[in-house]
Amino acid sequence: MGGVPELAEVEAYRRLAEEVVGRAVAEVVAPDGWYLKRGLTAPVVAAALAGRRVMAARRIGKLLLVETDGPVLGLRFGMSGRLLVDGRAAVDNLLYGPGRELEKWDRFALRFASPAGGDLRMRDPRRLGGVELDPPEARLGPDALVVTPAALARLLESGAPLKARLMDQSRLAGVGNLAADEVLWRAGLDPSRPARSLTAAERCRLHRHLRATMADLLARGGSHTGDLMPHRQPGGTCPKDGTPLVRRTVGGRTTWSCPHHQR
DNA sequence: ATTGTGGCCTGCCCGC
DNA sequence: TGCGGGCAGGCCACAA
Repeated sequence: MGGVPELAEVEAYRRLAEEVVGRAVAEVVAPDGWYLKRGLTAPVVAAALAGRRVMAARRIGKLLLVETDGPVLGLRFGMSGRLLVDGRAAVDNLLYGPGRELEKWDRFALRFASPAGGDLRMRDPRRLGGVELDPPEARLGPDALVVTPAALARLLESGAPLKARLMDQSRLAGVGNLAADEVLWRAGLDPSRPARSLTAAERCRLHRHLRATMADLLARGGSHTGDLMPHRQPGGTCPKDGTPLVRRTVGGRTTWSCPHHQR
């Protein structure tokens, strides 16, 4: 496991976080003020969570929600953030992360009271993730694992590139750059197609491949386990038909696709 | 309102 | 061997 923190990785983090359900917060460690978002400060988050008990661990897209009997703690992992519980990680290493482990990369932690003890830590070398209290969940679209055909059809009512639309977290939550390329490659759709140019049959095909791909990446253990991934590099060829892959920028992101079968 | 762009952040890799 | 530039991508502020 270990691509970038997309839906598959964050779901693994969520399962790990479930191990702290029932524990009470003894101490909040927030050494990096920059990591606290939306005006949150170390004293505020410490006061809000001290003594609170963890009730559940939920996930919407790439956002991990740690519910307490007080506020909800929202954790975002950027592209290099990982979760550690009692010193153990759900993900060994991330694709674009360092190969080392340094405690100086711990940006935020909850330490739990005895008898359970232990801690929950966010380790993020590049500091692109962040922590917030009571994150506005309504700003996220439906989770990509469970999105309905009707909801997908609605978010495709746009002239924006198909890929940009799939990656817009406010409309569909959980699809990152690697998963987007994999989904569109499997579905045989050109990432730069205007979203609303899809026919009904293509929308149906996209929906099927979207949910299946997200479930597949989750089962395989990460956003980097797609069939396209090993070929997503200079000189790479399409594993379906052998056509040289094309690299370009779509929706502001590096995009690899097959010019032959993705139409 | 919608869509596109740039910058944040840091570690790694390549070429000199 | 060291150094600098380019690159990776989730997310947000900002511009058009």
